[in-house]
Amino acid sequence: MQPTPSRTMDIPKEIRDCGLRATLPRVRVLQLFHENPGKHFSADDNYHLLSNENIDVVLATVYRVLLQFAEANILIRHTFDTDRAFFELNKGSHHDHIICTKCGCVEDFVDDAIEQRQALIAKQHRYILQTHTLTLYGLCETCTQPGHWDRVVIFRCSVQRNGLSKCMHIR
Amino acid sequence: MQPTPSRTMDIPKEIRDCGLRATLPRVRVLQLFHENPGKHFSADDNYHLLSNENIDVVLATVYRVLLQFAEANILIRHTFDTDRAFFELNKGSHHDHIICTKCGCVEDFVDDAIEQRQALIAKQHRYILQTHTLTLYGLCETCTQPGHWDRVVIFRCSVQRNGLSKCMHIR
DNA sequence: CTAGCTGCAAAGATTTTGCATGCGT
DNA sequence: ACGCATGCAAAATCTTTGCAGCTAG
Repeated sequence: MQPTPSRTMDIPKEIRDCGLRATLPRVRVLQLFHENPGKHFSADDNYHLLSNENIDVVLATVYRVLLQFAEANILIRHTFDTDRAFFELNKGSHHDHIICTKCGCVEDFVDDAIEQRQALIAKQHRYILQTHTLTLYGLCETCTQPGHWDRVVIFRCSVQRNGLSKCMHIR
Repeated sequence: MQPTPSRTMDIPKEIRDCGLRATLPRVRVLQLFHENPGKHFSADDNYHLLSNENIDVVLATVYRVLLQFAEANILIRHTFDTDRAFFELNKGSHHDHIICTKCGCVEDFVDDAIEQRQALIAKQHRYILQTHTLTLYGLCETCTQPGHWDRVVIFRCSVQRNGLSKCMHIR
């Protein structure tokens, strides 16, 4: 269910272990996530990051690879109420997210009290709980200090109707 | 910020009150939501429901109207981790959702303990909290009883990659 | 009357798919 | 060598937009 927590990261092995061939596109995509711990990348992000490294991979392949990795539980897919999908490395332990609506940075958090209340609510509604999504939106410490805004470099960001930035990561 | 809580629902007035003209498409769309309290409809749902009533409205108009209503806070927009947007009537009070991954039915809930913990977490991370989304996914009481599954009539439902039904409402 | 709204058609954005070729095992 | 995977191109899906004509106030 969760990826092997090996300290020497053998990416081809990790891919083969879930029944997939260790091809270049798959290795490089997974490598990107390992090289950027905690980051959330869209298909397009992956595509451009790989292009910047002069790796010839086609967008359709990136989509296929991300989907397979998500099905294999190597990656986790999120939407964050935007119109695109973002993926992050599945570190095995569940967590929720707090996102800055200005700079788009994402932090993880876990709160046992909330987890327990959720279980209780599901029981009260007579549901068998399978999963949940909890995302807090607000302004991060940096973005609440006006003078510091110009120090933040957005990797790529376009604000959409619902007020969220379309791209969730910064350099 | 929140719609007028009048018992005699004057839909044209509600529309005019937010600075929009009470046109037929707008009146009928808003009526749909009032006639189906608690339901979550996509643009396409609205379009088909209106078509069934022999009301000639074009999909582009439905999209425009839903967007305007969401901006006016008459409706609330959700994504529910799918690839479409769903809208529900804004009853003024915040709530979260619990969704059945089998039949797609949606129930609302509020939990003060969770709300308070969220405020605390935001403070700990030094965020100014603006909003949040919490959605629980599981199997509803009906769907956990195999023999009862055939009694449930899905309005329209197609399961997608992430295991969620694309359409969130049942008849 | 006139600004705002709709229908229509086209385009934009994201994601998926069919098929021939290429590559991992 | 076999069969899965990729590239390429096209399509599918959801959503937005430009523009001309219509309509609510």
